[in-house]
Amino acid sequence: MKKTKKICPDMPTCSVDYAFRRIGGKYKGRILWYLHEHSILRYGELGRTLPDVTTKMLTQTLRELEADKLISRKVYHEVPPKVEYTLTDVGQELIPFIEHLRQWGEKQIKKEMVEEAS
Amino acid sequence: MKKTKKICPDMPTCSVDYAFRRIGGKYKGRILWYLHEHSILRYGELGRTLPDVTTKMLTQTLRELEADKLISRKVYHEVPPKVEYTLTDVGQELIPFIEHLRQWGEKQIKKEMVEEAS
DNA sequence: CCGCATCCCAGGCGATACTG
DNA sequence: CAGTATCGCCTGGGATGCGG
Repeated sequence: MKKTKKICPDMPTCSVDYAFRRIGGKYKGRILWYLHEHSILRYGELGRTLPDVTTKMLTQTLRELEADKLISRKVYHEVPPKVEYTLTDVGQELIPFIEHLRQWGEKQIKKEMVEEAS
Repeated sequence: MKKTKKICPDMPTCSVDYAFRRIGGKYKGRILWYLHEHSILRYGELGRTLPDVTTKMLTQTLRELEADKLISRKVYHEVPPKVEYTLTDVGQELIPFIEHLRQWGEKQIKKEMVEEAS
């Protein structure tokens, strides 16, 4: 199976692989989706929207999305501090995909509930 | 942040979360995509198509996709054995979105190459 | 309010060997 | 050919506490 192991594991093997690395993980999809729904969200608002996230994971995930230029981060140097997150144009391009995925998920959830009531 | 911890971690928090759990992981997206491109693929063909997968991960991932009813598995009881994998109807529904994602990925890769030639 | 630092754990993932 | 079985790493992710 493993033929020559001349593989650089940091290089995506194809464009599907590339894309999934950018939106994979536990929170990235939801963050992009919530940012689309609300246009602008502050750090704390995002944290409250994701009921299971810790500050570490929230910060880490936001930094990764920012490095991949899917979201942008605007800092207000005031007291108390304030940081706003928005989708970039590139991030916007992913929304149709996530929207359809969300609809698919809703359909499957409903289908499962019917089956459980067997 | 963590308010009451009355969270069942196995319950998806929303439909986006639900969907990402089913297509997340390192190989699921690519497997679905390759199955769409080739209609039918045998176990060994899938392994050769994913240059970095081990038999353990391939089998495990295929079983998860089968349990979620995104792919179906057909066993031929012959010698040598033969197993064919295909997309189910539900799995087919995900293809437009993976296709969209793949195109987006291709565009980004090209964009990055231009930037590197700065 | 928005984080960063630290410690820690589970499980996703990998390598290798073996089987019907 | 199409998997199982073991073992073990390693990193994604969680809990807690501090800092500007």
